[in-house]
Amino acid sequence: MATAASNPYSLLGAGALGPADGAGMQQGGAFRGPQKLLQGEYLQGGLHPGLRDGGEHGELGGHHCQDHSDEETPTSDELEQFAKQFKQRRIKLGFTQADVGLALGTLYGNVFSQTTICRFEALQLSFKNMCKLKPLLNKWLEEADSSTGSPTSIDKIAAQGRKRKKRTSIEVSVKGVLETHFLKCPKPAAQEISSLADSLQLEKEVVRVWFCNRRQKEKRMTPPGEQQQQQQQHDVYSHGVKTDTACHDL
DNA sequence: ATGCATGAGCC
DNA sequence: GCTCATGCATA
Repeated sequence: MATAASNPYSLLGAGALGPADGAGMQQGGAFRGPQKLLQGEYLQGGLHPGLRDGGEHGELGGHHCQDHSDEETPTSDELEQFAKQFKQRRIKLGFTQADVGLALGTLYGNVFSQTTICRFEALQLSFKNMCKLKPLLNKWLEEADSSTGSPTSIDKIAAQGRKRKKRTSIEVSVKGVLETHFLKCPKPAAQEISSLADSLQLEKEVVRVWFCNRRQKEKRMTPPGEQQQQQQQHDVYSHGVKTDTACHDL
């Protein structure tokens, strides 16, 4: 599928939003078909939300409370449903992803970038992250469609002056090599990263970050491998007990 | 829409 | 140094 055709929008750095431009044009094309997602699980730090849990639970602190007033841990399906709806409503109302992110800031104090909104809609965040953002976006949605024509004030956030490293573009061939290594060993040791970086003519830091991002990608609700129809096996790699996959190859 | 990057916590 | 949430910059 075409990942992205040609995006004619020229964004500014700090996410400056135009008056009403490109309301619905930024989702021009790239779209993943309706796929069934069957979230595996991940235990990070010991907590993990019950995915397909229609029941009531969700306390992960130590207290026990039976009354669930309003919030419950949504299931993967619910999140998928919501994300879909959200996107439709948003477009219908004529807002860009950037608009929403900014609105969240003016409404609740949490500003988000176009990127985050986009990833939410595409389910490209971790399950936990999705759960956290859902309430906020839900509130915005209510606000947005209830207020028929409120002249929402648009704020301009001050740009930050941070020296950010220029994004290094890794060649496709090199990416292929990295990908291969990742499949063999998703978590290479520091030394291994060094030698790998050396042979690929890349900075060690770049390689290290690449692996970090690659791992993170693996944990999203919508994994890279676009099909996951009826896979029942959980856990992609190191999991449960100390199944340390020692990968030494030097 | 997505790739590479930053930074806060945790160990 | 890793994970995790998040975003600038770019394709």
